[in-house]
Amino acid sequence: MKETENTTPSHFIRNVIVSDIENNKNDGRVHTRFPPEPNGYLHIGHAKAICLSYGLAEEFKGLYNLRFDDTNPTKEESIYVDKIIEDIKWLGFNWQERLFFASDYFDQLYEYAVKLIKKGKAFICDLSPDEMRETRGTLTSPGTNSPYRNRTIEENLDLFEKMKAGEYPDGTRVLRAKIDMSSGNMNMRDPVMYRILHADHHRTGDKWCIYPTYDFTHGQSDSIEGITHSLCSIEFEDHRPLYDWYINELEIFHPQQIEFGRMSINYTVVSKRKLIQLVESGIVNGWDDPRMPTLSGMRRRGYTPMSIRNFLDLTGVAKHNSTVDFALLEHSVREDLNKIAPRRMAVLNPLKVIIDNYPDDLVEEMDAINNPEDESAGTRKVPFSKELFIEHSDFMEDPPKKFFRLGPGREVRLRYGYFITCNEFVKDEKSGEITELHCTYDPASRGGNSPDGRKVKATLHWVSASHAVKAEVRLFSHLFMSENPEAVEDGVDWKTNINPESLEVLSEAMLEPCLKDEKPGYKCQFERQGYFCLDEFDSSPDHLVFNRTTTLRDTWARIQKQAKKGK
RNA sequence: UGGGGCGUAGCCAAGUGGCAAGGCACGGGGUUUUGGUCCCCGCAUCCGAAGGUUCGAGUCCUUCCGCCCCAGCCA
Repeated sequence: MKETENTTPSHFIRNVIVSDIENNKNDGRVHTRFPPEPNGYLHIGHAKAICLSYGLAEEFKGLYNLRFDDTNPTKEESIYVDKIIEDIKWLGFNWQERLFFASDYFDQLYEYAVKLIKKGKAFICDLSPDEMRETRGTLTSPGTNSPYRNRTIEENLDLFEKMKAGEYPDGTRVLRAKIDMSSGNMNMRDPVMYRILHADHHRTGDKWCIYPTYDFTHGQSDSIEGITHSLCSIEFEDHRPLYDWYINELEIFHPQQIEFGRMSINYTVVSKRKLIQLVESGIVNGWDDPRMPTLSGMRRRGYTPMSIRNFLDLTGVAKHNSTVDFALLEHSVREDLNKIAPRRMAVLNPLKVIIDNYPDDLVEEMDAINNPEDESAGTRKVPFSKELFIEHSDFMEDPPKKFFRLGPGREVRLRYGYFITCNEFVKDEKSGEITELHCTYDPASRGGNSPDGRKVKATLHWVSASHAVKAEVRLFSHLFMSENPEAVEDGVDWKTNINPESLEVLSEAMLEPCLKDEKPGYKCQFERQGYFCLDEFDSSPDHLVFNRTTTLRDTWARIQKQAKKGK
């Protein structure tokens, strides 16, 4: 924590706040907000915005609000409100009683609109959407004034009233601000403030049939709430002049908007539009699929709030959009989980081992350390017996030099168990697969120590066959095969980059027995393999389902990779 | 040919005229009953490019190049 503060001293937004406080702007108040639209789940990009706005408020002893910007009833649902609240709470933030909805301000916003009409700064326009587009001009040429631009204030007031009363069908009229059709900033070309939408709203029901646009809502909502620093992403930078225009014409409190660059991560997509497509096409199993970069998905996969917040600290804040390496995210979870996750032994792909010289009916309880990084985690007993399972990948019939594990005639240590030597192996003639190992153990090496000081090059994890608990284990890898899935040639669907092997299900995993009573959400390290988490939804006492959060750093895998490249 | 923004290592990112922090990744070594953790070492003569100002420029000026956003009655 301290380290990250040292290495990332500050950023331009914090600097602005510090100087505002020094200058006693807003009486030194700091009040931020996070303004999601309830039309989807929160993802890691939103988490950045949340941690920034809320984190800064906490840092400067200020306040923060949660406000849903729910101005489009055709796209928003209350289920998303619930999920968003759940996810932000999980991240560790508490906005106390300051939960708001832009829809709470619909009456006020209507009055603001009337005020602008009365000032001659807004008018009712009867142009169709197509006509409006045609008269808006292009990026390089100015637009032309609407023929309705010079209606009288009285007529505008009357028409707006009738729009509100439901006298016109959808799309027939809008209320527009009267600004400048020749502005280089497209947002200033007489933007729409209100549109007719005969749709039920998730909170206001059928009270309204006209709804304010986001641009006519957002800035004023911040103003109403007394927000001092309105942080938002960079694409809204050229909306700021519009927000300022509304605020100034309305003569209301002026929050300061500051924009920051959006963050994405390689090998995934972080755009609500694309995440929705993944969900609706069935490519993933819902918004909370552990492969999704949503907070719900990451929680289900086993990420901790701490790991996400540290990750966001490490990535920093800047004005340009960035694509952060997935490896940094993995580093952040490992860093957290290494400290807090208990160690357990689990064999993912079991290979039967029979200790020929071990007594048939003997079961020994071996002492195992729960977490070498945390002495207070204590120890536990693990049963050892004649028949065990080890990892299939821990044996090779004809091992290369750098392979330290079991092979014919080799000796290794079973963690907290004994030294064993492999004498023979059984092979399925047809498949060529190794099915069983016969070994002998050294009774003097109990617990894994060698009394004569002899060394072995490897320590393997194992579980006693008759005591093991069977489980399903889900291994996840990148959802996409390419670093930047969105970068596709024209006409090519970005979804062609999907990694068909992003989910691997192992149904025969064998776990050490103490794991059978753990609750959903339980996290631990399977020694030598990675960090795992009991699935929130699919796991039950008689059918355990573990999700792999991430692997351990794997030097052996790297050596193999290098060897392959060398060839 | 409009407006706005941004370019420091493979990825993030400090730096605010005094001689290129840090993290991740990568490579090498040590410790180790996890090929984990931990610990050491290495990794930009150079800051998108070219000119200029200055004793001195990533920081200031000029020009150029590249990338992102904007033509929803979406947010």
